[in-house]
Amino acid sequence: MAADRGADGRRPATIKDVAAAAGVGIATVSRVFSGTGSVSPATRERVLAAARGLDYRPSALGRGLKLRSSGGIGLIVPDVTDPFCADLVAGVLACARTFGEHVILDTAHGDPAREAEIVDRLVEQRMDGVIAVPAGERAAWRTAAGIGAGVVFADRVPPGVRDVPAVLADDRAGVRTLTEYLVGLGHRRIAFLGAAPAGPATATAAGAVAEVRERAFRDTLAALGLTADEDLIVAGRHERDSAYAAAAGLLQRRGDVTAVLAAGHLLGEAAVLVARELDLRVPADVSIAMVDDVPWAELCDPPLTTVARPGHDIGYRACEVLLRDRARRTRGGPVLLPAELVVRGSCGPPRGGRSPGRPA
Amino acid sequence: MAADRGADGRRPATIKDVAAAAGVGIATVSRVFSGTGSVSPATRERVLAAARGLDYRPSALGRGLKLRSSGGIGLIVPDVTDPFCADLVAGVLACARTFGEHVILDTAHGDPAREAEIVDRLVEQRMDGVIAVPAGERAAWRTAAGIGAGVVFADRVPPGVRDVPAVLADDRAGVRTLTEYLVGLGHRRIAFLGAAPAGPATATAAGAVAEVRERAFRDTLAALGLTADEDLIVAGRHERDSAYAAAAGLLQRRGDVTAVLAAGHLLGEAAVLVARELDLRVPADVSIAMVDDVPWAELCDPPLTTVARPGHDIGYRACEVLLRDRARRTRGGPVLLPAELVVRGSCGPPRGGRSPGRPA
DNA sequence: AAACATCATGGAAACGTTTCCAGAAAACGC
DNA sequence: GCGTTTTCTGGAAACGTTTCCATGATGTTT
Repeated sequence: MAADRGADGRRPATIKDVAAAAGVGIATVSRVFSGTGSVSPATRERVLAAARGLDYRPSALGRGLKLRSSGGIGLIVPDVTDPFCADLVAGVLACARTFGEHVILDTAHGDPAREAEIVDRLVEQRMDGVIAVPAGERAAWRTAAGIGAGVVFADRVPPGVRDVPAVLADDRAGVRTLTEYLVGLGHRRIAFLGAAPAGPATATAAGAVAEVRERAFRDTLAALGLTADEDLIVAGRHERDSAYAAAAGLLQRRGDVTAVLAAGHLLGEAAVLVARELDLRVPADVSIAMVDDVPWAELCDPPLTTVARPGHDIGYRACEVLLRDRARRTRGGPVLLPAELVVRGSCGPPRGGRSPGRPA
Repeated sequence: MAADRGADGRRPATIKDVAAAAGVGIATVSRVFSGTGSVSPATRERVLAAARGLDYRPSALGRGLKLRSSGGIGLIVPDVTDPFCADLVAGVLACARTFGEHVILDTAHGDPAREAEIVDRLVEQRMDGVIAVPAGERAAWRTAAGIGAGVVFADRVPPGVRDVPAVLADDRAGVRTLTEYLVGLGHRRIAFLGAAPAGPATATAAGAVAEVRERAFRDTLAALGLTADEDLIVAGRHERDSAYAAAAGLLQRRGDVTAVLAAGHLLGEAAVLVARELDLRVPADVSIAMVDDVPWAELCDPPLTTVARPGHDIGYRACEVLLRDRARRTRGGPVLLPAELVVRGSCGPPRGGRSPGRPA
């Protein structure tokens, strides 16, 4: 039959070709490859040999159609280029591999519309599940979650969504730790360089994260009996130019701040750059600490004190939750992973006496 | 028919359900969704309405089976966590999106066996094509390239493979530029911190890249009438510990080097760290330049002079070559993308007179 | 040796599409 | 108005699997 199949033939060999070549039924070939049912060793060997000869690869499409699932998971992140996201992706990949599932990756760049498109596509692909670092609002995910496959959020959750499992870093604790650390060093005029929501919609997942961090900062100060100076709490969009502008504005306006807590690596980067620009020595003139332990934190001079959010673990766990704990998925609240303080050289005791407005 | 289909019904609606609901044949529904053939506006509207009511999403598996392709591409990189790879991935994603194809991503971590496994999986998935930053040797890709879908290499090529299209950075020119730049500043004792192949097999793609860079260094010196000091050409594996050891060995042994050319960002990182450790001022005591313009290069103090390899563009072009130029794919040699010199503050004129062996 | 469980096997019916083919209806030129 | 094209439509046959079911061949128990 079909002489144009297999090996270097035009079209790839199918299970039928293998069956014919081995002189068995297609059901038997299927059993050999899917491992189910029982086949005599002799037959199995014959089938395997035939398959080898024809260079047969079972088609995931055929199988997927029958099984009604593609055996893969979808992963949506804002941006692969961000070191935290990259870590997270690596974590998902590592876990997916242990389950033998493949991963379709796409980036939404914080755009809810784009995110919705991607979800649509994933649904069409009949993925076994979706892991997302969500951009969009609640509504978009309502519908998506309804569709067959499961959804797990990683790193953040659209505000108002409660019935979808999630794996998050303990941001609140992270910022608290950092704040306590700075206060412990003696700082009193600590600036908080936060992230403003990108668009007009304040109901984004990213916005919620920013809010949590800012609130954690305020709460921690309050708990320590200090009152936050509103003028020292500024927000730049999580974007290079905007972050830089915010940091520059802050440090020029208030020469008396002794420490800056940056709520994200782009903001931290801005702080470092601005400090260098203004000839402020770190940590002699200002201490700088930031959320996100990106690689450059260690290469900075001085190396930056940070709070490390476990991107890899978040990705890994999210994938586990999706694939392993399908059953008990909805139980309990989100999984919280600890954020760890990494002390390096960028923070020291405050040097009293920088007069307000000293740098021009 | 099938009351348990569609909307919030158990199983997702199929084309048949839509056809029934709209009172048309399934062929008509198919035509409406695939855009082929012609349907009267009235019928189209009726079908669309029915589909909306049932929340119908065409199954990519069914279509894929029929069309014998999944409409997606596979992407294999060594490690998403590497900034260059991340850029490359972003480039592929950006291009794939314009073609409406999705991307299955996996990481081989430089392990040819793992790479082969991934390729197998991608073949099973009947991907439209594969883009790879290859780890493995020629043999593994021989077979893979034979299988239906096309393969395009990005960033590097397994030695000995000539008949597979590729998109590469012009490494030779990059290293030449950097070398000429250093020589132009007056340096004569320039160390080359290169990458040694990871395993015993020297026939890996990564090994070939390392070789090209080292040769480019030598050739450039020769072209400028200088002779390379073999003692100053060292190699660390592209891995943190090994790179650090190599850099430390070099700078301790030869206090007379005035410039270090690092052939990759991990090697550059090592150079920076070692220089700091040995209290060498950059660029006053040593100039440092490196291949790969990673984000931290700008945040270093002083910011590092680098050669930027266009990761994003490489990914984008590779994807274009795969999807657009299917026809004329094999024509001509690999596509070479220019690498650009980014001058920052880490290189200056040599300071004559550092006595050999000065730092302990 | 009869009755029975077990194993190995093949046929055939899904699974959800696309597409060829042919027929019906509508538009057209005279 | 009648052939003739053109547009629209539905039936049915793939596409490559898995799996239910039936069947014949073993092996096991009395």
